[in-house]
Amino acid sequence: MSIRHGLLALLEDGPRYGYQLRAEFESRTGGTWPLNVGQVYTTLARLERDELVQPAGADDEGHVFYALTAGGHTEVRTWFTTPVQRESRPRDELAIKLALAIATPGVDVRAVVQRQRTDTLRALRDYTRLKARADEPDLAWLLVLDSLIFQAEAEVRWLDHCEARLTRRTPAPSPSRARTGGARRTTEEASR
Amino acid sequence: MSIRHGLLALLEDGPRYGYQLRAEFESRTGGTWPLNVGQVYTTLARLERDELVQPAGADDEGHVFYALTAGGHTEVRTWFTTPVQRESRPRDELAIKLALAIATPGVDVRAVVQRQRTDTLRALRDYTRLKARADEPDLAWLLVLDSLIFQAEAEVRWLDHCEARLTRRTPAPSPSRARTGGARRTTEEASR
DNA sequence: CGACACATGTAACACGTTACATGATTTG
DNA sequence: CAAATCATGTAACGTGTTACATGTGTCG
Repeated sequence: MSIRHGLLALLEDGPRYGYQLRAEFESRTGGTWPLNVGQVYTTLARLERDELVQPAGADDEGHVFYALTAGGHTEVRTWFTTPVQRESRPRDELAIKLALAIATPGVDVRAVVQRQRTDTLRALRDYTRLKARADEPDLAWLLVLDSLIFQAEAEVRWLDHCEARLTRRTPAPSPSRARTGGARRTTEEASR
Repeated sequence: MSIRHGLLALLEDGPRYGYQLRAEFESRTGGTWPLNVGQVYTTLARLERDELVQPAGADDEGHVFYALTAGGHTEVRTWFTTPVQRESRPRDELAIKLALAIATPGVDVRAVVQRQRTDTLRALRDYTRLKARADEPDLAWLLVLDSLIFQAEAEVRWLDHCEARLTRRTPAPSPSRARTGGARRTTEEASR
């Protein structure tokens, strides 16, 4: 329901028209999650169906404005007031993947972990670069970027953690191991 | 595509029937992501439509088995071989929420952050407890749980980071502040 | 017998997402 | 003029998810 609520939040600032909503959504999230224009209209239609927004006439140039209804306001309030529940979040594909990989015969779990690690590390570098060469440091965009960074970091740490656990389970895979990414961030905490 | 791929992965171990697939999916992920049985059949039908699985007869008790096709095998291989791309992941609702909250008038961003922080911290405690009182420490389930923990920790850190940034922007909100959760994990890293 | 788990399946809907059609307006 | 951008919209599809119907077997 990210987009749905996102549009509602934008409308909290006053009536907007479709194209405008896309532009604002993208600019406020730093273009991190591009939004197909068509989707704005689809979502707007659904919001109208649910009586959270309503058409608010057009301006001189024929732009079709939408405004929040009373229910829409309430919805936005509730969204901002209620924490994002962990149960409402989508299933974590990576976690599922690894959990299943472990018990699936013929799958080299360690390899899966390492490939993912390399890739996540690459993403991390990209984010860092992006952050470095960011002029006009918009606060919102910066925080979104940091969110991505924090998440990627956590993922790398978890992958290292997984590898440690897997190593403890299976003796040792091969003598020398080529490390692709940067230095190990955390020396894995001891057993349980 | 988590469930889709999940079922395929389970079938990599050999033919299964619907009910069995649900049971295994849930047990292998420690019941973290409950799966409606109906969805197994829906997904199975779609997989058959895409020629990734095919009916493989029934056993003595009439259980309808499904098996991977050649294409199904390939798909599983590819899934395990290819890292989960960050672009393919769903939009992060929390990040969007905060990014939009910042520019939305009449929204107390700090309050949003703190409510979320409290809630995430609570989830973190729950996970930790769950981990503590876990007998039969299944590796996969343990890693899934750790994934949730790492993510929640990262989220708390990020929220603290956000609060610091927000504080630096706006002077100071009120004299005394009641801290609900545990002690501050990270003293926020310095400026940029 | 009644409740409950096992087992299969379908219908319906939600949201997200894309591709396409169609104009108006701006700009090189 | 042609291309690009602005702007609105629709049709179609995909996955995830639930609610429901239906039947069998088991156990107290």
